[in-house]
Amino acid sequence: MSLAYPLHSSSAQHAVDTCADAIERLGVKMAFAKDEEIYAQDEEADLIYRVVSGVVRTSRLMSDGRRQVGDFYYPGDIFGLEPGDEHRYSAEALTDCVVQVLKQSALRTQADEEALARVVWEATTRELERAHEHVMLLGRKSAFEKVASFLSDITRRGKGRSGDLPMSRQDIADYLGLTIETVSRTISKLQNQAIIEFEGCRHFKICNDAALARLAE
Amino acid sequence: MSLAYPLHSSSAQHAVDTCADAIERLGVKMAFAKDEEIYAQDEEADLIYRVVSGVVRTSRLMSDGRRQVGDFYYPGDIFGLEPGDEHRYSAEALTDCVVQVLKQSALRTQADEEALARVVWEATTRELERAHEHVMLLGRKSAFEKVASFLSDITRRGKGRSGDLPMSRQDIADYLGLTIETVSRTISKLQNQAIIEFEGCRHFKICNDAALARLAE
DNA sequence: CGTCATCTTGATTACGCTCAAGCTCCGTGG
DNA sequence: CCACGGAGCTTGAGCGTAATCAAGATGACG
Repeated sequence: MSLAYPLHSSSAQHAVDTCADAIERLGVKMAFAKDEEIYAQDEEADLIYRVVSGVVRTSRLMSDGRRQVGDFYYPGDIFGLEPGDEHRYSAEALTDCVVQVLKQSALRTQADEEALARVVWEATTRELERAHEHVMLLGRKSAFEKVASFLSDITRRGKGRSGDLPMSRQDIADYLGLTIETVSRTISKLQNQAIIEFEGCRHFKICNDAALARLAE
Repeated sequence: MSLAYPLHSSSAQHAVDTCADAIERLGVKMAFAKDEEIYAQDEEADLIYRVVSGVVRTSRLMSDGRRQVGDFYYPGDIFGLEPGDEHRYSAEALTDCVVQVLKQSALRTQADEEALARVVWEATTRELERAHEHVMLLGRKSAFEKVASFLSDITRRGKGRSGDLPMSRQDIADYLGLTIETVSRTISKLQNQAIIEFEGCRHFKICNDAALARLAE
């Protein structure tokens, strides 16, 4: 059962990104409930998405059920850009969220196309940059360093709500190439060392910024 | 001591890619000796490169010396495209090789710029696709699966010279997020199971294609 | 033919996984 | 308002895969 539905474009909405762009002007707003699928692995990929509010997760399943989380997307982030014409990762709403969707073929004017092209290029570029970081993290970092990098990174991304973890331990584990137990234990160790402090399992603050940065490299 | 030197553009050269493009027409050919650096990590990134002959490796070092290999590039492949204005990975000649180099700012005509833009877009797209595969491999595959995936992939890429490994065990290890010993042991196991067969440590053939594909998923 | 780098193999260690049990937090309903 | 229940998180014990340390084997090159 899908809760997704289009919202009227003129609905009151605080600006989440600094400058208006093609997606802002032309995209259709859709709401998704927590855990709802936004698009599926192997689904045709001709739409472009931007997070308006909430958080989105992309992930990929192997045939035996092993899962790799690709990335997490925060308000203002573009996602759904994928090379081929089929999605290699699926996207799900991590929290209730509103996403603005734009069909590339729906563009009318030359100016719109150019504006979109620029946005798409920047987003792709950013995606590649993050994928490269992810490769480094997965290939050559220890569990300790992975978790430290993750917490450090997530603090930077979730501006305003810094210190909030909208994702479960399982999501974190599948992003870092670890198990939930290892993630949990590692977080506990980081607390014992007074580098971070959790209040409940979904919110933390950084106590020793330098130490965390050193671990994250 | 650098052995790199520009070659005359009209030098006899067998076509390695099917269609002429902006880099083909406008790029400057450079030769690099085995193990020579093509560009460094943190170097300014405004050039575009294409392999003409030989094989190129990109890699990234952590401050303590751990290395992650980004990818291997074969004749026809474009590399050196990186999001920011600084390279996050360095590039080295894995074998003696010839590379065609193009400075983006050197373009004269509108047509050239458009042609290059298309080439750059396709290359970036491909890069992202491969990075996503790499993330999956590093995050969720066992050593056995990693090595099988690698051999399977390298067979597909090195057309013509299928079965040749131009890279060392250390390069493979750093690409797969393993150690040389594990790579070596895993290759031995694959041989014991009659899935592959090596003649010398740099050349192999696949005996059981289906089994290899199954492991690689 | 000798030397050195690279690769393979072996023995041991350790990091992270698995399996298993409690605990915490929250929503739900009495 | 508190008791119950269940999902998600934490912690523990033991295990397994891959890393580390250490010899040898192979192969390339002078």
